[in-house]
Order: sequence, then C-alpha cells, then structure tokens
Amino acid sequence: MTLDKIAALKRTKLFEELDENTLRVLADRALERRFQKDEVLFVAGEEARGLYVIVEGAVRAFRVSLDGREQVIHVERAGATIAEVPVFDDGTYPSTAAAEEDTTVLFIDKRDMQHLCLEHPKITLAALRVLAGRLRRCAELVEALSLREVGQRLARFLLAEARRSGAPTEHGISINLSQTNQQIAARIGSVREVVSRAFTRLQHDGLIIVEGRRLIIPDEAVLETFAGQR
Amino acid sequence: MTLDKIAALKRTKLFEELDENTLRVLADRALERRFQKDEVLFVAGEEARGLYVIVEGAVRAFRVSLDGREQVIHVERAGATIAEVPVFDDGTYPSTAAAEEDTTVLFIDKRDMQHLCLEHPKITLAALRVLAGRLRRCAELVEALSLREVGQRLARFLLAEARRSGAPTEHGISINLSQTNQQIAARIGSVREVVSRAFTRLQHDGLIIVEGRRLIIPDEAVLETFAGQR
DNA sequence: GGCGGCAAATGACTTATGTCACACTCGGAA
DNA sequence: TTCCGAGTGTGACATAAGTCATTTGCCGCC
Repeated sequence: MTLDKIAALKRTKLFEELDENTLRVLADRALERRFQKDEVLFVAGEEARGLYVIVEGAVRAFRVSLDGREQVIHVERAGATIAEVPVFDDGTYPSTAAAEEDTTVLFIDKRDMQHLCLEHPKITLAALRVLAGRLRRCAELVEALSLREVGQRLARFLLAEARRSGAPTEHGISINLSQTNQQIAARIGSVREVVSRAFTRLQHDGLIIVEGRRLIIPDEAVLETFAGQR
Repeated sequence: MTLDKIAALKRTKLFEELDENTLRVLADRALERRFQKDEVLFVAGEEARGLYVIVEGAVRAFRVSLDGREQVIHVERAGATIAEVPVFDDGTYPSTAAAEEDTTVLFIDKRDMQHLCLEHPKITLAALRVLAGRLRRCAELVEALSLREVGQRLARFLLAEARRSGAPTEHGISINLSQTNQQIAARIGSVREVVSRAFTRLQHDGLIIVEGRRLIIPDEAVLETFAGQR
C-alpha cells in the first residue's frame, strides 16, 4: 500500500513540505524494508547508496572499537532519517547503523534524493536544518565525553529521556527505561558495570528514584545542576 | 578595499559559485573584523547574529568545563566559515569561538545569509556539504574520545597535521608543529602533561622522530596502523 | 511451579589518565 | 651576555574508570 508510505514520508522534517504529487512519486520509488533488532542497515565505510526514512522502530548509528565496544553517535526514531551525510556529500557511510528494535524503513536512492533537491530547494533547506541540529548534538556529545564524568553523562541521558518519553507524576517525572544498561553505556561512552554503579550513586544521592526499570526524577532542576547543564 | 573582500569570499566553499555581481553586493555588506590571538568571537549560548568567513588566521570552536579545561570541537582556517549551524537553524551559537592566532574575518549578517540562500540554491547545497563534512569529523572525534586512548588520538592528530601542512622528505613526512602541547591537548581531549608523555612514547617506539617542534613521520602507514585508522 | 537465561548488582583488582610540583630549555629583549 | 617567561619534561601520587568474576534478581516459558 502506497498510502502509508506517503504518510511516513510526510512525517519527516525532510519531506513534510512536499506536495501530494511529488510525495506520491517519491513513495513509489521508495523501497520498504524491515530489520529485526540489531540487524545492520549498513556498515561504516561502505559506499552510500541512499537514505533511510524510519517508519517504525529506531535505528542507532555507531562506531565499534577493536575489542568490540560500541559508541553510539546518534539514535533516530520513527519520522527521522538516517544517512543524510553521505547522500549530500557523496561519500561513504560515516557510521554503522543497526536497528535498535524491530524496525521498518523506507529506502530512497541517493540519486532520487539529489534530483529532488534540485527541483525542491525546500528539501535542501530542511536537510540543512536537520544536519545543523545533528551537529549541535554531536558537539554536545564531544563535550560530555571529554569534560564530564560518567555520572554527569548518565544524568544528561536521563534528562533527555525524560524530555522524550517522560510522564509527569505527583512525585516528579517518571520514565520507563526501554534500554538495558549495556545500551545506555554505549550511548554515554562507558560500560555496563560503570553505568550500574552510576545509577546506584544517583539513587543514593536522591537525584533519582529507581523502581526496577521505571524511575522517577523528583526534581529536574536539581538533576540538571548535577549534570552541569548550562 | 572591496576587492580583497570579494577574493576572500570566493575562496570559501559556501560562496565560490556566486557570480561577480552577487559577490560584490555581499562583500559590501560584509564587515571586516580583526581578532588577536585568543580573542573571543562569540560565546556558546549567545543569540547568533551571523556567519564568519575567515580571511586570514584560524579560529577554534570549543567548549569549556567548570575547572577551565577546553575541548576543541573544530578548528577552521582561511577560506572556511564559522557558525553556519546557528545561522541555518536559527538557534544560539553551539560553541564558543576564539582566534587561534591573529585573525581577520568577514562578518555576514544572518538575514543576508538567509536571503542569499533563497535566491541562490547553490549556496544551500554548498552549506549542506560543508555541514556534512563537519559532521563526519565530529563523529570521528566522538569515536576517538570514547574508543581510543591518548596515544592513538595524538597519532591521528599528527597524521591530520601531516596531511594539512606536512612536507615529504627523504626520511618521511616532515611537520612543523605550530601548536603547543597545551593546544594539542585541547584538541585531542587530554592535558598538557599527558600529551608530552604520549610524544615521548611515540618517539621511543620509533613512530615519530622529534627535533624540537619539527617532527618527522618515517612511515605514515605504520603510524596509521597504530592509530587504529580504518 | 520450577527451570533457564538474560540482565543487574557488586566486590576486588588493574590501569590509563589526570594532578601537582619542580626543574630544564630556549629564544627574545635589554 | 644575562634575565625572563613561556613552554616542555618528568617523577610521584590520586582517582575515575574499566575489567573480571560471582551472586542475585527477574521474567517468561515449558
């Protein structure tokens, strides 16, 4: 069904401004693909063939060290796109990408994208905004890795999760952690055990309340201060 | 003198494709400013007013920790631009920027840039490529900080310097280091002393030959292997 | 209702990195 | 030449973070 493809495209920052006709054409050329959790979409260094629109699920872009440790560069969810960088600068994929959960994507050929950009300058502008945002986050990550310790990085991660999926309750913001400590570690640049200890520490200091995989941030401002957020 | 302004603009990736007339108009509206070494162009978090084109010298964009340690996000030299991100996504400056040496820049108002983009889609495309490249490097930096140790990060830094300003000699690639160990530390995410030791180590292992602030990389490939470069 | 397996917690230990202190080198200015 | 200051080198030490091994807890499934 072409219909939900169109809807999926329209949800993205990149294509939200396209008219119905162009969307339809694009949707026709877009390939639907499904990936199971941890299945790899593409590998860093490969020649890039196109862009991925996430219809459902989530994808992480990451790098791996020789000993197998992963560092996540960014995670994108439904409505976002992956692999814009190599599509726009004609290089290889800068990171490896894998499904963070079972995921459905639309694949759009690089050439289709490039033609589209020439005909619809709005897409180029939208892409520019997307990349600018990603660059901001990337700089943030660099700062965190270099200048903050693990506890602070975890605090920042939790604050981000709270903003993304947290629910206010009478005792504070409640979060259902969908990630394992392992996954969190890969995002904040650490390892499982250290994340586990950092959690214990935050809880002990009263900055968070942990109940299994659900947790509560009693006071966002206090946690932000601890995180050294500006 | 408007003439050298035009030349300076034409040297950039962003404006190289503009015709003489548009360049002239842009040059007229561009403000020339000079900064001494370590003078600050703008501070992270400030409302962004415009874009900087580096005419001469170099500028570093960085973040600082509470205890004053700096982490450089990127360094740009003559012919490059600084602060595209906030100009294109209308936010605040993501990092603080300071002159890495005595520097001359052209300041272009954000609005001028935005108008220019609407009238000249090529600029938008060029900007896209610039940001894509920057994102690549930023991901590289994240990987290095998270998954490589200081010795490897230093090796990567030296390889990059070799490519930028190295000269081939009969004994290998020769580099004149213009940065102090302090500056290098801020770029690779470490501190002066540790960089100093890392240098000693690389030299001891025969990966580099040091003669004061000039050094030689006898075998680029070997150093690359050590750096864990793909 | 018990079994199996994955993830979390935790103690014990190692290590890379950062901190502090101090001595040394070098080049420019007077 | 001598002095000065900035930058470098290096030993001694502190510590956050990573590694390893083991236990505990939880949850789904047979």
